[in-house]
Amino acid sequence: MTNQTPQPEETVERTVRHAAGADPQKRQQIMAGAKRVFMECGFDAASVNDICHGAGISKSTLYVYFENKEELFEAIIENERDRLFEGVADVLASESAPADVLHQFGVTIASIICSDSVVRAQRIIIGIAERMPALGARFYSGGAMRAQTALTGFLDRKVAMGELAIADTSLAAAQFIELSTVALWKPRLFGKAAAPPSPEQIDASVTSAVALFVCAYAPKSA
Amino acid sequence: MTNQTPQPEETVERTVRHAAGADPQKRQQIMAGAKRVFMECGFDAASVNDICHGAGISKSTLYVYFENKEELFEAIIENERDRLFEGVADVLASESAPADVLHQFGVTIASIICSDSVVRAQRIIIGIAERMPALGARFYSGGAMRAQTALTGFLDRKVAMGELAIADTSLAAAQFIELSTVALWKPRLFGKAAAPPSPEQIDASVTSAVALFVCAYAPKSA
Amino acid sequence: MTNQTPQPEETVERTVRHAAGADPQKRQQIMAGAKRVFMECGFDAASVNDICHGAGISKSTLYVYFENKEELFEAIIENERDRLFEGVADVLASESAPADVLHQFGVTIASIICSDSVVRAQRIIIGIAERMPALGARFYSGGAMRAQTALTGFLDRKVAMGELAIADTSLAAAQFIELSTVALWKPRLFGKAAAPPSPEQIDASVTSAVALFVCAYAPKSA
Amino acid sequence: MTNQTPQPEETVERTVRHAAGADPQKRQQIMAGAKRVFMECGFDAASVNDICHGAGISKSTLYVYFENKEELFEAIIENERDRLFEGVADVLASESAPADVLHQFGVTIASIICSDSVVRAQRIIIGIAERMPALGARFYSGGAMRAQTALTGFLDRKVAMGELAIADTSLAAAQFIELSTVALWKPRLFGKAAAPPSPEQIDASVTSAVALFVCAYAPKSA
DNA sequence: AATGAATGAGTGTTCATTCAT
DNA sequence: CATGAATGAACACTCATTCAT
Repeated sequence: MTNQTPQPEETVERTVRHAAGADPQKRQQIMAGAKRVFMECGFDAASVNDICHGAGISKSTLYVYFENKEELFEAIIENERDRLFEGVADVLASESAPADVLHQFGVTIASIICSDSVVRAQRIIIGIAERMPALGARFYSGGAMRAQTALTGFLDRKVAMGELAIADTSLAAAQFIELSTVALWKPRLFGKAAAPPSPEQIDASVTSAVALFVCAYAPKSA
Repeated sequence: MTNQTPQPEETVERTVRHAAGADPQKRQQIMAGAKRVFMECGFDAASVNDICHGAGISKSTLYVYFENKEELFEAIIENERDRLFEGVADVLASESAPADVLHQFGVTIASIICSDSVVRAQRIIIGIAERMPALGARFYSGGAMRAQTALTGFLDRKVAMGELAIADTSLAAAQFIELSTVALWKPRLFGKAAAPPSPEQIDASVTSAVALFVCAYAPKSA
Repeated sequence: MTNQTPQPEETVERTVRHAAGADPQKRQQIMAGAKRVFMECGFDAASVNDICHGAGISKSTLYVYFENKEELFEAIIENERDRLFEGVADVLASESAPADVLHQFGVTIASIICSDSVVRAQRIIIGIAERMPALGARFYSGGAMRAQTALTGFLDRKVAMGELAIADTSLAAAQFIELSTVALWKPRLFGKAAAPPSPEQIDASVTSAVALFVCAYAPKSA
Repeated sequence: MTNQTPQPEETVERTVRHAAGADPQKRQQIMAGAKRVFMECGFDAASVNDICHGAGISKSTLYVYFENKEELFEAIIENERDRLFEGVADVLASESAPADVLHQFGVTIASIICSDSVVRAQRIIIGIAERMPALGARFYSGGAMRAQTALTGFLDRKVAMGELAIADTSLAAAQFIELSTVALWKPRLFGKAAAPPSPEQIDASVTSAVALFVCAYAPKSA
């Protein structure tokens, strides 16, 4: 009684599989405009109307370049992901003492992770992680996780050089990052801290983080 | 796009207007039903229809007890907030060695914070923190923050007793909690880890956390 | 990359299953209005907007009473189906000579089957029979087929009484109906005949039909 | 709602406007591709996108060769119309006894008329006969009607030869065709019979049709 | 106090068609 | 001649909310 459609065939392919929306420049323009709207409103509250208006295109054009709202959103996130933590590993190349390098790394990453734009993006991703867990996972792996991987490599080198004594460098890296944003990131994420932390606040957190880290992982002097 | 204004503090008038027609028992019934739907769908995706159906009431009745969907959601969260971390401070009353107490506390809080229900709630709160920052702030203060406060008190006592040497106990408490969920909570939040961590995983994180903590904050033996 | 939604649960039932739209009077009003629009435009070309406007209700109200456009259409057809050939069997109760009864039956059914409203309905049903074959089947069974069944009964009686000699009364009934609308129904269906056939045209077709029928199925006089 | 006006006869201007930029081979290619899509989806459900994709051309090119979707459809139908009943008249040239010839003719035409492709085409034509009655009329005239005309000619010859006695040969031809598909075509059209009738079913219908026909129209032996 | 019935404004998506190149 | 790119209008459908009873 309800739905009697047989549709066994569906032979006619229903659309060109979006290899069509070729012009990469326009695609970028759309993504740029859409990003602004998404970041301002979140995924659900950003209407396709708003997005198109914000990107200066018609709704139909949007659907030439992207299959649907979700795909557009994913494309934006995938694009943004890597950019966020881009230069973060550079400071690890420094030849300074490990404690100093760690300090600078901690400050850098805490600044990024607590910045307005990153927090906003994280909120949106987390908010739809229930519905799009793969996207969230990729965002995490490609973003925060990448910084952690870089740090792990740094720690490995220092361990090899005898400057640090760490059993599980991967865990240690995660610990250091977590410590660097202690009492900074969570309040940001939940909206308790309306503005990014001041350099002084960051410095305090990171200084304490380095202290703990060095205390725990400095090589035992014979 | 819908509501971004940070609520101009009309608490009194609001309460009066709606507490009026209110059998508190029915109010609880509605909140219980609505909670299930919100937790399952998220804020935006939970339709008022679903909520009413889930609570066994008519839409009109809902609007007798709550001004709108947002207010209902806030009421639920305010109600739930304290329950989540309820028994967490109990283990701090133990007379065991600080390291053992900390270990048990870390395991307890990591288990809670990474559980399905808590992660789900956090995702929803974080997802709308942009639109309802006050709610997010209160959720954070009343939830995770309360555990941190309890731990701070514990540390204060131990410092007074000379069993620990900590300059900033509040910071130290935050550090310990953060360390206990290292590599556990974030993957959960972002959807990378689909299931709560195993007891073994938790134990490993917490053990390392306690080690760092003791190393850094154990009193210098004269 | 495309769709990563897991949705294993869907526990929250998404809507009341339309036992809701109870008021049968309003339901009838909607169906009456919608029928007019459907008959005028066909299924695809009748927009839900038009339908609502034609029925004097809002779109939302429509969806309280019917799950979707298809269900509304089906309800209308199911409702109409039986009405179309309602009184057609009555003439078969007559005590007149079989040839006379057949003639009157033929005229009646040809008039109905070639009428504007029936042809219009048939066109629409046939047009979507590919997509909704079950509906088409039920329409046919409950409509034209019912007349055929009634006629079969009549023929059975006459055979029993020795007034006709028919091996397969069911086939004979179908033949008679088909013959009665020869050169009348098909042109109507395909749009070649813009108006229903005149009584004279019908009479001619039916007269010839009766002649053939009697010639073939009259009992062999000993 | 879209187009109900019965086309104010602008045939000349239209032809000129479009026959202009027209490589007839490409036109055929387009029609071939579009036919497949139309037959599979129906008129309304076949999107111009699908059609162009199916024909391997761009949308703009389509509109060079055809004024719009309707005109394309009409061109296809006009083209197909005659092909459907192409060889049907051949069997009428046989020198066998009239009854045998009629039987073979009946089987041939019933097979064609109940075939998947013909039923599908008929459904589509009938479905839009309300909107494009002229097309339906031409389809009927050029298709089924042509078979009937051929049969009329055959009957005329047999009457002239004294092998049959028929007052209205045109009516008789229509009657025979109708009888040959009794209980076969209508169920197909309405979707009650999902598959074409078996040869046995067809034979039964046609055999009975010939019997009635011969009984009614055989010359009275003196 | 409680509700069944109703809605206007909005959702994401697709349509047939056109125009600059 | 042919097209890639673009669009406004329309699509079926859902939303949070209100009001007469």
